[in-house]
Amino acid sequence: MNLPPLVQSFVLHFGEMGSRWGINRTVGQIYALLYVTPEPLNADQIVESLGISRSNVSMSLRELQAWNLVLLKHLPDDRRDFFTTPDDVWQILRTLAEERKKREVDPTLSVLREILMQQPASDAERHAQERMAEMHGLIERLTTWYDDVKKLETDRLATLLTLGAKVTRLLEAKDKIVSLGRTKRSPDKA
Amino acid sequence: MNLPPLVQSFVLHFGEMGSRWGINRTVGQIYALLYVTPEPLNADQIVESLGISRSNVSMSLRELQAWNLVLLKHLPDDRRDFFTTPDDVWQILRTLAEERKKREVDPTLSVLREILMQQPASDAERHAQERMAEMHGLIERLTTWYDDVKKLETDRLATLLTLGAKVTRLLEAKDKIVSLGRTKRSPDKA
DNA sequence: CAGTTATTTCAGTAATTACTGAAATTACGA
DNA sequence: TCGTAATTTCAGTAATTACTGAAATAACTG
Repeated sequence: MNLPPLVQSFVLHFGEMGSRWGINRTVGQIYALLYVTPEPLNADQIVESLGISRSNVSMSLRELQAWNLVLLKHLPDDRRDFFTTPDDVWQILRTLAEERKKREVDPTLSVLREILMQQPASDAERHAQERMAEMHGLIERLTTWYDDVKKLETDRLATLLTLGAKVTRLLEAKDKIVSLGRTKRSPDKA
Repeated sequence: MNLPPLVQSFVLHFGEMGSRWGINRTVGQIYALLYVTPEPLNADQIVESLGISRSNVSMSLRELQAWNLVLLKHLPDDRRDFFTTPDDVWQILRTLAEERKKREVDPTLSVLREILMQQPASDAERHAQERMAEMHGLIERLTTWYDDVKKLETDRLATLLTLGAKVTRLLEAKDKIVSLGRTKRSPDKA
């Protein structure tokens, strides 16, 4: 690996994080490299920078494309493929969320639904279904929320985050006041 | 594996999902089994149900305990360990979020901060630092929001989710009205 | 304390996943 | 059309991760 030290630390860290998810080390490293590099890179430049085989780069780029995490660019009079990541980190976050949902949440929801359709044949199955219904309910609530939020553009989403916290605090304050009237002992300050 | 068919589907699915994360198949299966079973189970019951070795169960349970995803129970006059999951799915979600943050987000934040402290030695490094600063900013915003939200109790959190969506819609409506006054061509309905 | 049961550890092996180099395919350009 | 550069595929191998059985340890009981 042949990179400016500061970039190298970042790339190595992403490699580690990658293997902590399903993503493998190389994929993580390539992504990190593309993320911090100003211009798009071609496959051979990646080979060079990370010291891995050409075929590995090819497969890893394909993986990143499957995740929609990478942009394919073409320079004039050059038929090689060049790759970058989107500039907007919020957009990256959205893509990541969307892809993870597609791969992890949606299949789970559909398995749950399928099981919940079936007739329980014992107490054990009846109880299991109840538990799965709870899980299903939770996931549905979360995805409904997510579907609402995901359409927001970058600056709007940022606003919502700050706002979300404020709403929370407001709810707490309201609740405190209400409980003052309800409880026997009045609570201490703060 | 010797389980009611309906439970088995669930357990197998969680096994698959497990290996899609860092979590391995067995850990996922054990968790799923504990989740849908009404009473706590001991290690031998898990061995029996999933058809895996005693030692594998021991190691996997240790892993689940490290994730705080499992509760250790003791029955009177029985010195074996029994395991369950918490009843409240929202609590489970919170634990999961907390642990993933601890393992994935916090280390990344600290790597980023460390790199951002350093003096860039080239244009490449300078640009890389800018990109890392963007990522750092995003993560900080998200964790601030998360820190606010995570303290909420179950019902409060549920409320916030529904509310969050409403706030979003409100923002959109406001924006539409404002833009009506600003733009040259008035936008179509809906 | 010796005996019994429960649990953990760990070296060895099995299974899976990652990576490579060589060959095949694709996409041009002359 | 042939030749060349870019990319992909894939069989084989390396590296990693998961799992087992046997042995060790821990925790109790009489």
